[in-house]
Amino acid sequence: MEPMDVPGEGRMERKKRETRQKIIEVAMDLFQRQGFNNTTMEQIAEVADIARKTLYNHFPVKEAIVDEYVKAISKGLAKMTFDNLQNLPDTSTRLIAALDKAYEWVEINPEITGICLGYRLKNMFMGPGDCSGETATQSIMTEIIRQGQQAGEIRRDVSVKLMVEQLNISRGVIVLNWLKDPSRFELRKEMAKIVDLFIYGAIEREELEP
Amino acid sequence: MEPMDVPGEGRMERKKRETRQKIIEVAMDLFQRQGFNNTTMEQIAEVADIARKTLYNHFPVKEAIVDEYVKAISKGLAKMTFDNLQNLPDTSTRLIAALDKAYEWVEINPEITGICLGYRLKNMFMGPGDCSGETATQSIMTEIIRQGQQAGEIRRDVSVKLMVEQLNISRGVIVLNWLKDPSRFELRKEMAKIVDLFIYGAIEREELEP
DNA sequence: GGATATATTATACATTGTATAATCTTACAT
DNA sequence: ATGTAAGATTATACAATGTATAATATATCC
Repeated sequence: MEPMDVPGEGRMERKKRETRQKIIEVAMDLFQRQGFNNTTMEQIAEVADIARKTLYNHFPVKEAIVDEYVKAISKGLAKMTFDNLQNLPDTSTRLIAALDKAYEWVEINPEITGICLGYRLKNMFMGPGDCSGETATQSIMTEIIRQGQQAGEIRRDVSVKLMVEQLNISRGVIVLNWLKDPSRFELRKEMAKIVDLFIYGAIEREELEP
Repeated sequence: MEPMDVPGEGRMERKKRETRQKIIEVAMDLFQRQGFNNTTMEQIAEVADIARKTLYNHFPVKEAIVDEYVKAISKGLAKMTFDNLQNLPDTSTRLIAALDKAYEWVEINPEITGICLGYRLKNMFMGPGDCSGETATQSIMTEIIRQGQQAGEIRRDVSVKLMVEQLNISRGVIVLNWLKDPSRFELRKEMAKIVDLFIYGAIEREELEP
């Protein structure tokens, strides 16, 4: 999260990026200490020592701060995860492994996760058509599915994009259900169920080898 | 939508229900004429001739009005739909038929649909744990899946509740994607794809009869 | 009729998010 | 270097949301 140097960057762009970073630092600290709902944009602006309007220039709503923070975290995790996946035998296993990694973090940061997921879902619908903002986890899933297709394991008559979108929303719902009542079920087990349902479908399969 | 009589109901309960109905009528009319975003709670209260606070007592947020309206519509449609399903041969066909019926209405009322879906999704997550508010379409889907299980067509190792939840969210996403750019694809075709993906999964099936 | 519960109301308030125009800083070309 | 254009920050004002509190009206029940 440090404001490290970026080569082709003027003073202006750098300063803007620095205040952006500062906002995120300050805000996340306040969120952790007093909770998300008890922290106002006013307060964030004050602690970050900028005008409220400047804060709104960077982040149109409070949730957007959390979103950007989580994106960075997620990006870091993804890099670590991806290499380990190649050893695994099939698509199902790879998907579960990829998601498990992400959920270690989720389990530790439930509130942030909830805020972030809610915001992303809302944006997926109401937001503008910028589907550009792909999550790191999403691009990993895309890669896994594509590999599965090439290996002849995953069907080709449905686009990768659609499948990833569906799987992504499915896992979102599961996480949010878990957040509402963590004691009710184990996140990983539920996740494995979802992946299985996604891959094999709802149809009853006849056992080929009894 | 008329305030028809309900047998065991006192004057007080009736009056409350009547103002509730009036709010919905007035609000929906305003929404249709000037758009959802251009209509304020203030204005709704004024036209309905009640205090703003009373309005908030009935509906905590503007979206809730739309939600209740749509619930009523949906209930009406569901009743008409259900009987026709029994003639259809399998789960897949039944699901597609049930959803197609609902989407006739969706295609005519895109704005309302968008508001309503966004609200429901937000509530599914952030809202309180009252999963009681089951949609009419959801209960139809529940019934279809259950029948499928009994016929040995649908797997039994995953709960009906989970499957309906997943399918429901899937169709929600599809509709919202369609709303963002109706010209991009046909809603029904996309819906059939989703149902197929839900039933048969993402796995590549070997053709048994070539 | 009077006590009690509930719906409605008036009022005030903190917060959100937007709009406008002024001010300051950087970038760039002459 | 200097003036100008672009863009970032700011002060200020505003409409609207959603909540809290206490007062008032209305219905219900004994």
